[in-house]
Amino acid sequence: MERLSFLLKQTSALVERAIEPGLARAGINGREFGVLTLVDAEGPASQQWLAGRIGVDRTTMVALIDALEEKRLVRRRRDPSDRRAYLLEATSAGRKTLRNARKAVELGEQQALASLTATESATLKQALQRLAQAQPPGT
Amino acid sequence: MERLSFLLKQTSALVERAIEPGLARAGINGREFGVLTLVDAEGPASQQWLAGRIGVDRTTMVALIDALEEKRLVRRRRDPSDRRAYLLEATSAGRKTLRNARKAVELGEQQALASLTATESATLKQALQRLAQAQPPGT
DNA sequence: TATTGTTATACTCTATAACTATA
DNA sequence: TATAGTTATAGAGTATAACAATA
Repeated sequence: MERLSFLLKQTSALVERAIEPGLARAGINGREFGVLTLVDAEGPASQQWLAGRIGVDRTTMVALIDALEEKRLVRRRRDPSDRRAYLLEATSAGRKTLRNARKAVELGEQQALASLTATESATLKQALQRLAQAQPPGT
Repeated sequence: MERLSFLLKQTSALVERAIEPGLARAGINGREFGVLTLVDAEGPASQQWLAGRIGVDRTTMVALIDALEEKRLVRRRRDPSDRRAYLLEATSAGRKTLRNARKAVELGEQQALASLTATESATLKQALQRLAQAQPPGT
């Protein structure tokens, strides 16, 4: 029996490799896909809140948002109620990119899991979701 | 439904965090545990072969083996049949460390999976193993 | 000529400390 | 005084290029 920790790391890398080319065609990378998804689903939000959600420092979030803003996928608006903070939101181009990226990711994930039966694949997802729910978000 | 790629990355990090303290008590880190496991199970082996197995460059392997050798956990012997290469092998201290580390890892993994039922946990491992077997090693 | 291990070096990713503007 | 965002900088981890010893 191979170590669970190895298998998880390996599988995570496997799925990421399967997804990357599709995301690249959509014009973003995995990290940006994560941020864009979060901004679209739970925004408008501050950089610090986003940083907390994905578990990176707020200083790391700066360059990440810089890149997304330069591609016109997110917009920085000042929060009127606290002019130190931004309210980040997805642009319409950002939402369009997100739709394309999501399709690419779904396809990549399917390919990566191709050697599993439908039942195995579903059970895998269920177990991972159970574990994620048992953890506080952003960890 | 959260994205599978996110869940995998998150869970991998979760398990790694659960394991790290135990490994640290044994005197090694996750990467070293991987190399030591491989040397013990499939050695004696060359640095380049090991590098290929865990998917890093041979230049990266140098410092990794340096650290393990400095702790007297592995030994570099010249390969008599090819004096450019080493035959790396675990020392008895290395095997002892490995036994301790393995216990710590098993405990950490159990803790990380504590919120799953025994069935879920077993199915998770099975699915991950199926995926790993479908992939060439060292990827 | 090719290959193993090695070093120097550069690149990426990340966080810590210190700054600014606001609160 | 404290906080959001920013910058400079330093540390980890990694790979590429070039070298010595050996094949």
